[in-house]
Amino acid sequence: MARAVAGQRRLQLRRRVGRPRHRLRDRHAATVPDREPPHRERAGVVLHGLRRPLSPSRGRRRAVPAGMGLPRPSDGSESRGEQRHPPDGRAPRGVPGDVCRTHRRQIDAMKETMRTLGFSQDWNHEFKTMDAEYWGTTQRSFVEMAEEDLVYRDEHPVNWCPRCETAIADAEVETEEGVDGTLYYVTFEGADEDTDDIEIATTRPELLAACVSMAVHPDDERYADRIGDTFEVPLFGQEVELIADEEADAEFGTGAVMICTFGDKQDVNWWAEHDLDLRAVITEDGHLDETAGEYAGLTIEAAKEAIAEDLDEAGYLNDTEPTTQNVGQCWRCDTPIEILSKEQWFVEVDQDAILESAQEVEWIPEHMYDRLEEWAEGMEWDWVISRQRVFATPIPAWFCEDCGHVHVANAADLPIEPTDEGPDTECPECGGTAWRGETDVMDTWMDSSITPLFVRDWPDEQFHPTTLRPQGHDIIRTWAFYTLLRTTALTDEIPWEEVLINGMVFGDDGNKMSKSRGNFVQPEEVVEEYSADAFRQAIALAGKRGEDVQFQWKEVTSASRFNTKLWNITKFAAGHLDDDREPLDNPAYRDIDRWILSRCAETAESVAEHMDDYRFDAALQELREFVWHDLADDYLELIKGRLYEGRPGERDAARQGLFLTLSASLKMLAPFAPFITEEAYDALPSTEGSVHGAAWPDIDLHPEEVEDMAAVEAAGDIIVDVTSTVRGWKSDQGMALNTELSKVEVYPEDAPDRAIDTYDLSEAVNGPVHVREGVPSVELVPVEVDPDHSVIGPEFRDQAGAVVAALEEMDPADVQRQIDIDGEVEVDLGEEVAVVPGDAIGIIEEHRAESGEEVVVLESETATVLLYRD
RNA sequence: GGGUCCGUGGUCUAGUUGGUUAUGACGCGGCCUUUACAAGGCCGAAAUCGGCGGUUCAACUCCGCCCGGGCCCA
Repeated sequence: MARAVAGQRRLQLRRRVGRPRHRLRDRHAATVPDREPPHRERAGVVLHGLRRPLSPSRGRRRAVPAGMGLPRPSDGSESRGEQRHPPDGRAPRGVPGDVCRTHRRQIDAMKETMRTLGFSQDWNHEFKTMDAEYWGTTQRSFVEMAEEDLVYRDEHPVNWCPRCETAIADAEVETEEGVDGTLYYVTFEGADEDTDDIEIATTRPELLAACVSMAVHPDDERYADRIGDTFEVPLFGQEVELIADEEADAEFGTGAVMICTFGDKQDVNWWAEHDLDLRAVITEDGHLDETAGEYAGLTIEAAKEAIAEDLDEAGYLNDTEPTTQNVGQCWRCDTPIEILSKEQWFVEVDQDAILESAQEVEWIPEHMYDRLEEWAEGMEWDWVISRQRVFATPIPAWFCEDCGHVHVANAADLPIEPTDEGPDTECPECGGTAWRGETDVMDTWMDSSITPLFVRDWPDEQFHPTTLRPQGHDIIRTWAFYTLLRTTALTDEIPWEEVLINGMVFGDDGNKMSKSRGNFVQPEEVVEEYSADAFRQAIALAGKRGEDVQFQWKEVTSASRFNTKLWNITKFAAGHLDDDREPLDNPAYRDIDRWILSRCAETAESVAEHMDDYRFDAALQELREFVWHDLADDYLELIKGRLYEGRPGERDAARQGLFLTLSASLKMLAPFAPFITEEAYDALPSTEGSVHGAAWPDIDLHPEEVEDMAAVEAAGDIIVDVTSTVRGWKSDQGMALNTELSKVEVYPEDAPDRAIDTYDLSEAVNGPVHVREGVPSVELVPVEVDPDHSVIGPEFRDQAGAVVAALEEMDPADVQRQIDIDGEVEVDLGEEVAVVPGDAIGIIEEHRAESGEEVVVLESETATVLLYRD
């Protein structure tokens, strides 16, 4: 029932709050975070739920720009917009209505989730990569880079997904490890009588038709005198030459491999280095072409089988054995990729420039830079950016129908749809006026990689780096890498000052979330059962920066309990405050008021530091600790006496302390629990506006109070400690908490420099409290020797262990006596006697009531407490 | 194979510069209706800090090796 009520509250709240905005202290007022177009749903959003609203934002003008990209199908299914464009002829460009609607629906759903989770977004600055304004900017970036020859068109081997039927970049190829395959041992006959046969091993017999050479390692003695021999490719008949190359692996198979155009990147390297022929055999849709003769038209899989069978029949296949291999796959549909030589658009990759920029950026955590570096240094090919798809940013270029000259659009004409409009100019090569618009579109990372530029209104405004890029470590090689590349190339600036890398969200069982494991959790599910606030806290608490976070239901549970506690505290406070309460200039604070205000100020400082360092887990941990223990358990209990029965002046001071600390707590908790804090803040009398618009708490104490704050804090600590000790004792005794005591005597271990205020303490323990100095009139018994290792260690070095052991064995009373009399202790080590200075030894003492006396002696952390009954 | 991060009660986790009774949460056991809160309070059980070796008077903490796991790359 309570939960249902909370649910209703949430609903009302959402309507009323509208757009929550959180602002950290003023110094963050000028931060403009970069913002991604979120494509991925589910788990990704979970983390976004954490970091986005917590990202300090610039306040009114432009908070976190709400970017929206094209949702990508992750399950391999195709909507019409994801289809390949017709290979020839005009593409049906312009987004078809139903595709548009589908995407809009997906985006709306995503936005709804973001709102449900309380993302702090500036919806006034929402952008969609498919809006003309955005893709116009993407085209602009293309044109500018083309002018610098950083974008060019060329024929080059590229990764090709035969299912998507498009080129894809290296970054879009994922390696599937340990895939089962078959290794075929195939005989190649010598091209003439004098040449002996040679045996190669391959996992891809279907590429025999594309075989252009064979390679062995130069040091491989088996083939030492055979380099340069020519062989005939079985079934297909072309003659190929055996070459020597260091890269050939003598350990693999027979040590001899066939080189095809192209089986893998190694083939490409050999092909280029040894100036080999190009025999393409795989079609764009994953079949064999005419080069394969009778096998033309077969799929790769079917061809593999048919060719292996025919090899066997013709006596070329000597053996097969099972093997495991690593296979490059399309990251969208997991289809094994092929390498085809195609004319495409490329972006030049300048590793040095990118790494130079990357080093200027602050990486949080630092080691995430290493991943980028490793990726950048391993890059062999330029970035292929053209995609043979329908639905993405059009490449603004045309081909001259007469001479084939490529013409890139002028910046002034953007955004432009080249299949709808011509360039309105003559071909500079041949004077022709017939143009064919480019039907290829750009890699979606071409638009994602200019988010900081778009957010900064580039190119209309001069570019200044954005302050922060939050992103996952899974897309360092794409989003971070490409953004660095593009911003560096276009503006010669770094894209952002800091890049905060967050981990992935794992399921409750510690594994990656997946449907098959059944550990999948949708944010909506958690919100439904608990609340968005609980969800956000669970996520915030789960992960250190940069590390993967494990979603845990138990954290949701405890967060939910905390929220309840917070609500109860607010309810209590609201009952004691009213709207026309005037803030007092100089309230009659008691020690405990000053104590909680001081604790609150400390907490605000420390939490702000954690937030600045993006340590949301530590920030929330500390806040909870403060609210639950200091504020609720200690302070609230101690001021109840004044609130219920205090004289007006006394009561008002307590009210003010309560109001200040609770409202400060709500402000600080607002990023973690935006809904309940807003509601609570609203329910708290004499607050104004939204908690999300409130400044970071600044606890202001009077100068004269600050002066002896250390003593006040010490006094407060004693008051709190004694209260909980006495109450704990009552609980142990099975007594009611309000059981009256006739007298309580407190003997502080370290007496503060000022008198301890016993007013609230008396109320809280239900008995008159007297703070005494010196030793209580009860027996003080030394019970334990406590040697100080940090003093004895350096002093006695290798004998320290023996000294400590001996000390602990000694009679505490005897040790005490020696310290009192001599200021040092003689310790018998058997062979010799060590003399230990008294200040290196602590004596733990306990007070014991003298027999017959009606007194209870309690030892607390800070004091000895004597309780008298009757 | 290379790189990187990690390994603390049943589970998840805190632990700055070596000296702590090794933190908290969830769960578990017991007790308690005290006027914000039983979605609470109090108490308790439960950890040879992955293993081995080294440095040191002293190691969860530093070093080396090993084992196990995650991620990235080849």
